Amino acid sequence: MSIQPEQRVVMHIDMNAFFASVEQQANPELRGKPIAVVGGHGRTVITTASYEARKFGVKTGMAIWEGKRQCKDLIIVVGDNKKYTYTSSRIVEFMREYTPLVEVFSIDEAWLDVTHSLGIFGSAERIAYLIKAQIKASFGITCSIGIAPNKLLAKLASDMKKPDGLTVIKPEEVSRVLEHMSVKELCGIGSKMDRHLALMGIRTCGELGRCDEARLTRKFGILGKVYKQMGQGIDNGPVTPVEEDDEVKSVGHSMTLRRDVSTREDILKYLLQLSEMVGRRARRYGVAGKTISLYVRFADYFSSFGKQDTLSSYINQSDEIFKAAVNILDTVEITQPIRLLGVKLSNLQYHSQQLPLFPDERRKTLMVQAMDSVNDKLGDFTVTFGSLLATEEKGSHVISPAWRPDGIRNVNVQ
DNA sequence: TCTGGGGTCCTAGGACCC
DNA sequence: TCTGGGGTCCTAGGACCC
Repeated sequence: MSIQPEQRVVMHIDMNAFFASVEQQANPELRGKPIAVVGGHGRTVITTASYEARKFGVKTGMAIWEGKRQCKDLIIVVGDNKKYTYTSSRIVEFMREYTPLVEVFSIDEAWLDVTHSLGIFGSAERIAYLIKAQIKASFGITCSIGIAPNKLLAKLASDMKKPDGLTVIKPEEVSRVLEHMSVKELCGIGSKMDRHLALMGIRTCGELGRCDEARLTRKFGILGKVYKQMGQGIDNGPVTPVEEDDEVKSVGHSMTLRRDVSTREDILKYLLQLSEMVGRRARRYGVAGKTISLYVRFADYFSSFGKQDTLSSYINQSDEIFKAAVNILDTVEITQPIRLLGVKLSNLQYHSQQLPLFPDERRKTLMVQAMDSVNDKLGDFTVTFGSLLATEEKGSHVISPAWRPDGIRNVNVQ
């Protein structure tokens, strides 16, 4: 027996070419031109291309040279994370004027459950128009909005018309819309699953939804049932406001190095830097973790490994994270130059900011707090460990749409 | 100078305990 | 010397999302 959930009205809002649009607004000379927003240094990829650039085939994920090959007049803009997080936070504020049920999915996407707002604002379409107008008036940028009975379908709908789209999928239209839709359009089915399903003769959502459930569960386990439901357009997942979902599960940083490194000295320098970035963010969130992971990608790009270690106590100070990362490094043999290094802290616990009792530890905690507050005010790595002062690149400058705006992920520390 | 960086969730298998 | 089963914690790796 199953209980039918009440009919909901869910909206998905997707900012169009978000980073590129913000840059074009900030600098009128970029408007109407093909631009690509990238991270910091040479070994990076295009994060967002403007619609003018997309016409030439410039896509997210392309290397800069590839983008320029597609479009010789492509303007490369180094991204500015602060601009995007500020704009994003303001836009989320707009959304919250229409419903408290706003689930921020990434810096440029959110779901709204407007079921109980219809009485006040008239209709979901009207809310969509109001939000579009507000964003356009304040920031000069556009978004695509999908309206449907659940998150899965709302996201599908927002994807159907870009830029500046508004697509509604009514409950009675669901099966018609899904019948010939490729399974790859569903959020949760990526290229691997698409291939697996194709081998089973399943290409459209209609086919997936009609597939024998036992056949799917034999192949995909517990997920088989979920896939069948997705094919039918069923998704009972609630729109969960961030306030109720602010538990961080891991904190990590990784970076592709400017040049491949081989010497232990160079490796340690980067590990210290990454450990400091991870530690600072963990302390800012008020968490400590007892599992440390080290990730290494070699110069050939394809070979890599990850190794983790679980300690007996929770840590969040940079030097302790560094020590744990080096311990892992010492258990492996590095036989090739290294292209990318990553450090992650997981198995987290909320951590009281209480000062330790012992004078030495107490002094150290106070010093770390003082360093953190200077860096918060004056920028990352203003004060840091002596051995980091000589490194050329400090901190990651690569920005990504998956970054949550500061303040979106609220962490309340008692 | 070919291919970034932030996450989440799931699975399979091993160690260890009762 | 051999048999078992449940539970928890851990590691490694893959798929997916932006």
